[in-house]
Amino acid sequence: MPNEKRDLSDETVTAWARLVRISQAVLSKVEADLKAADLPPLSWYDALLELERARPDGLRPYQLQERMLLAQYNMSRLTDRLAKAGYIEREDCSDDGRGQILKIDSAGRGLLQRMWPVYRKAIAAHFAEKLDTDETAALSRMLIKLR
Amino acid sequence: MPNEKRDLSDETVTAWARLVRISQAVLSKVEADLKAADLPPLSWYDALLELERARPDGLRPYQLQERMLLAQYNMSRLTDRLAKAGYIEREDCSDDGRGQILKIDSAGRGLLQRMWPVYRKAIAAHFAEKLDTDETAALSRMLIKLR
DNA sequence: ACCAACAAGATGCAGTTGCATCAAGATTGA
DNA sequence: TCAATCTTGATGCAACTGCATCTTGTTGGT
Repeated sequence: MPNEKRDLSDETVTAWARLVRISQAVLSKVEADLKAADLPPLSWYDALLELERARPDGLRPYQLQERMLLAQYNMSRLTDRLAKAGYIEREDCSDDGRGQILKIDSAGRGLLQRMWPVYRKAIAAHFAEKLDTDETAALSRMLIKLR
Repeated sequence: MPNEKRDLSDETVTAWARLVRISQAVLSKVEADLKAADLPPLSWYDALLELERARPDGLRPYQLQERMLLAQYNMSRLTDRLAKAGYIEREDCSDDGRGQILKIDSAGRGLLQRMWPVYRKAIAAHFAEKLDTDETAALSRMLIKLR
């Protein structure tokens, strides 16, 4: 059916398809490794890592949501789960009555530490081992252009 | 926290993070364009395209699910929706009593034709325009190594 | 000071996904 | 041939996501 090409070369369409399929496949493998180790999903790690980096000030939910490219309602729910699980604290925001400030707590830092070894091995196995240094740099460069 | 590096360089971790974030961001933009045109999600297109390519024999659900890297239960549900929407036909499989054969019908082909112009423009805008020919080829090459 | 517009965050509801499991049919091996 | 095992596909249930909308609070113009 894609033969009203107009302006996309076959190579371009193939590259697009590969980007979508392969990145999704690699990501699922990594998620599966986390799950196999009885650990929460990557989004928990990402959120906690951002909060760890933002120490000791913490982050507003909307800041976290920008960094993670999540929809607002998804961030609202993710912070719910993280707070319910005891990995973050939510403090009232003094300069904005609507807002809150999210801070990682010590349980959250513990989770990061438990997740990282598994995550690291998964990245190594499903990503890093398949590319040498130059290739990694090249991939990185191409991806940046897409941003 | 990632400072028990062990064997992953910063560049590797950065490249990994970019792969996950950027491919997801680009994909969402494309999905959003489809939705804005009142069209179904990409997975419908992918499934119908595979069935179009498999004409006139059609495909077994498990074959489609391998090509699309979907979980079995997700394929079962996707075919449900596609059939309910009238885009595919499910025939009994003569050589396997459990099985069925999925075939795209003319409404399905019509949907492919309506989706492709929107999809093509979205790929162009969010992907193709950001890379030249060499860069596209380079990205494609790196992705293949990840498979 | 006031009101309109806007931003932050939460939530009800419907649709989707993940997980576990099931039923029915194929395959195998003794 | 016939039971044990495996494969194909469906489904109940819980969790998650998307969408629309709401509440509460801030901001900017007059």
